[in-house]
Amino acid sequence: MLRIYQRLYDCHGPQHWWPGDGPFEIMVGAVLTQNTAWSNVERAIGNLKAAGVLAPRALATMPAARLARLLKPAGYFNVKTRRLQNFCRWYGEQGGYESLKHWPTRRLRHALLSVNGVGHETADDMLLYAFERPVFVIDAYTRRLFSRLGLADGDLAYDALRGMVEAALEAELSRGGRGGRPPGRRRLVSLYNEYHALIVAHGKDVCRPRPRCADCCLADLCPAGTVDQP
DNA sequence: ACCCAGGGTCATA
DNA sequence: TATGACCATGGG
Repeated sequence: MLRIYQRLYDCHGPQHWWPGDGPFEIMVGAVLTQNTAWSNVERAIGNLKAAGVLAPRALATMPAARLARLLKPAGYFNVKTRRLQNFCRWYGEQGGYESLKHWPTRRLRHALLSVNGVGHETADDMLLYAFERPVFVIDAYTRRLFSRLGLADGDLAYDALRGMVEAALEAELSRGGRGGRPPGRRRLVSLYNEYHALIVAHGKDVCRPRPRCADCCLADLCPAGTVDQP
């Protein structure tokens, strides 16, 4: 797993995720980017900023019709209006970031998942990128990549796949580190952060749904027959 | 014209 | 548990 990471890093370079000004903006982005290109999300966030409503209270209480207009460029604007307001109401009820940041990761994930509109990936985006918890985010790109490399069954349940990847990376870091010592939290957070960003960059670049990985920088690691030949 | 994007929910069997 | 329909804009 670490070998794959190194290859992706050498191939695509540092990615500097997550674009967003502070934890709350990151969480808003996590909801808006559901099945949506990030460039479209940036426009919607720009609209929210320009309107001066990029804050939990303002988003939670503003008229849905107005919010929907601002979210239009992000697509699914009616669905996302409902989801974002659900989330912001919950966020305010729990006392905001200053309160939530003290919660243990398991409890925080469970609570996030209880919000209608926040699923596994969105919750884990928030946990990793906003709360800096050591959580490996699984998305469609990740499934596709590890599946094509023959490292994981592509249709494993979300938490099963996440647990597998986390366990593998922790084990490899322990073996690599002096004295077989387990990796620290900050080390894991920065690795998971950059790894997920690299997988997305790689997915956008060459590792598309239709396999045409002829000049993919991981092509030599794929089992024969899983990628198109040049 | 077609494919795809940093998913999730709900109804149905 | 496991499918399928649905949501909607914008870039290549």
